[in-house]
Amino acid sequence: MDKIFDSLNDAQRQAVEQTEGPLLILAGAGSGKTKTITSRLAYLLDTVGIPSSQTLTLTFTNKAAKEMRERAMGLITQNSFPPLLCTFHKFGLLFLKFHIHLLGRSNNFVVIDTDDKKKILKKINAELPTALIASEISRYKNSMIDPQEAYSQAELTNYKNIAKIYEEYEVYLLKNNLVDFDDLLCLTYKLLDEHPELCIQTSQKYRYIMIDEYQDTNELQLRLLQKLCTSHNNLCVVGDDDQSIYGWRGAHVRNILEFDQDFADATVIKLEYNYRSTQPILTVANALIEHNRSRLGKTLIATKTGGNDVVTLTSHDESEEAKKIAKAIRALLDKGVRASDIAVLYRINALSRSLEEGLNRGGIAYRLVGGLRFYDRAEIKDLISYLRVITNVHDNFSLKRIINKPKRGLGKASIEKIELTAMEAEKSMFEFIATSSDSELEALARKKSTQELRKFILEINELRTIASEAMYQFIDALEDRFKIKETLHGLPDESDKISNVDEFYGLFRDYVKQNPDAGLAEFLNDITLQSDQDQIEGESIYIMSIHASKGLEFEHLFVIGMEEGFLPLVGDGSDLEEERRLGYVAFTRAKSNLTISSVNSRFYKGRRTDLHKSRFINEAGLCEGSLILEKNTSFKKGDLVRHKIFGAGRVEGVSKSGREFKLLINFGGNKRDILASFVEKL
DNA sequence: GGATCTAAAGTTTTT
DNA sequence: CTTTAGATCC
Repeated sequence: MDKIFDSLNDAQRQAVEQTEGPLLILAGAGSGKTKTITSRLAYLLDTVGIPSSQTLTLTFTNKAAKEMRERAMGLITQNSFPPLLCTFHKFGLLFLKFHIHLLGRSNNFVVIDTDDKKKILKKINAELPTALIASEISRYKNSMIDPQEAYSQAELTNYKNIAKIYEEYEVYLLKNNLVDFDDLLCLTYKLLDEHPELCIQTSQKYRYIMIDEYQDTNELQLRLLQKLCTSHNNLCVVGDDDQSIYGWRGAHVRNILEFDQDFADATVIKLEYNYRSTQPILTVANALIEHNRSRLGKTLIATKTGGNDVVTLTSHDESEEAKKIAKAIRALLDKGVRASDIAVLYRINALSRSLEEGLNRGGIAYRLVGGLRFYDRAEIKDLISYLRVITNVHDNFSLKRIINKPKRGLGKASIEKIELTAMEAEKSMFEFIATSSDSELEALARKKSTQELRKFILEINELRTIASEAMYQFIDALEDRFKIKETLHGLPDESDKISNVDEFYGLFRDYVKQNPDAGLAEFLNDITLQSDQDQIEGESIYIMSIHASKGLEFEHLFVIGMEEGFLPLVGDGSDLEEERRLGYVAFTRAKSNLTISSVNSRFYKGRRTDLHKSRFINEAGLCEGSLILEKNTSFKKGDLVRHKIFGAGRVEGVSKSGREFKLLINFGGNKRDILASFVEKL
């Protein structure tokens, strides 16, 4: 018990002890949110004595789940069964594994990712852009609207068409027993909604529920939570309305703003003591976010003392900006600052290019966080498709991806013919190939290809046997049969691709070691829900989008592109308050030094545009005349300077006066304090 | 069936 | 300026 309470402040302690009823913990940036939520879980299990199986803690990312699990397990002293602490989607997956049969479906479904989804949609329709349809379907699913409903409420023909595609898409998923990310949640909701007895049973099972990053939940997640709270009201949500930056993806800030309307008699506890940043940084962040109207309202208070002023940096253009940032980073590194304590953030990924050039020129190693995710890389998706076909030969979708890799002389036309004929025979493509005669196949593809296909069928069957009998041999057998690495020869970035494949093999072997009883199917579903967590700690600085930086913190932080049009970014769907929250998230990543940079002109989308400073700079109280970075380094003891009236002198001391530097200058025996901006360096 | 050209578009992205 | 998807050509 002492272990749990020792390092908590009053508000955190109150949040931990309030175990009954709806509770909203408004956790400001850097206010010890994870500590509070993990302590609360430990308190529930250890002190209150709730069986761990009766708690449920949900997060958005695997990374957050992992971190929480580790920290909670460190606090829990009772030797209890580990509590269920996972992502929303993983919970959905587990739930569906147990209950999807109630929807008349088998539980050996396969979870498809966004890429697979787009491919299916493209197959269904050739006209409309798949990205648009994918997001519309996602919106429908997250609003619990089925295809029929979507059709009847659509007014424009375009939307009627989308509803029709949505319907066909659902049929396709059902037919192939596929489940997309949204289904993991909406089918779970459907089950709870249509089966009241299951709903009550589930709610009674999870008597204590905690949700992380509540400001990022959407309508469906709220409704799901309401179902889970059918037989009790012990829902504790943790979040920060000021850090809601996923509205464009369907997150409803209103969920957190109106928590007390959704869950009656809710307690609200604010965590406003910030353990991350210095007061100057928090003052700037507080000043900025106060310009938002839709917020519950809180003010971060630093627990650290002292701290440097926030620095603003103005450059002529993006290359000068990058050069200055590189120079400042070089100075930090030379002072002995660890590279991994430094990060540069931007609103849009396109801004990384000029920055990268500057860093390269300055010889500064950087790590770009985000970008193409590991499991989204083509060569990895090919491998996954192999595994999927081996797990389930009826998976036409994955089969088509690999049927000609390595080349078996099959083109689009042959593949389509085989698919069509198989469909007519009411067989999966694999089944059809395996059971058809040579002459049947030769009518659809070349003779040589037919031979290759026979071999393919044989090899897949062999691998399936190996997978079920000796998982540890599986990867070598796979590479041996299909020569995946050889097929990558001659492709652009060949060595990168091969090392990705090797990494995947390593990952697989690790998984088998860690989960000796798991089969291929378990492995596949687990990795589909995994994001790319580049957690390799290297001697390089980090650069990333503001979105990607959420939850992270850096001793020395630079935010570039602080111009109107970039931050705030303007567009059709843009929401100024969300842009402001992005600025707030960016600023509050900084622990001790924050530098904000803007340019007068930027080259973007093939044209140079003149730009104005972001309004956020003013709103944050960083008006003109604030500290300019160069002054930091350019005046030191012993420098010769010239003053308009007093003439030349020598600097004998440097001190700070408000946002400016004050210099003690000796003008030929006459010593005076002069603001740095009134003299020039000689 | 695969390479090469052309046109259009261009935020942010957990699972 | 890129990148990417589609069309067109061998």
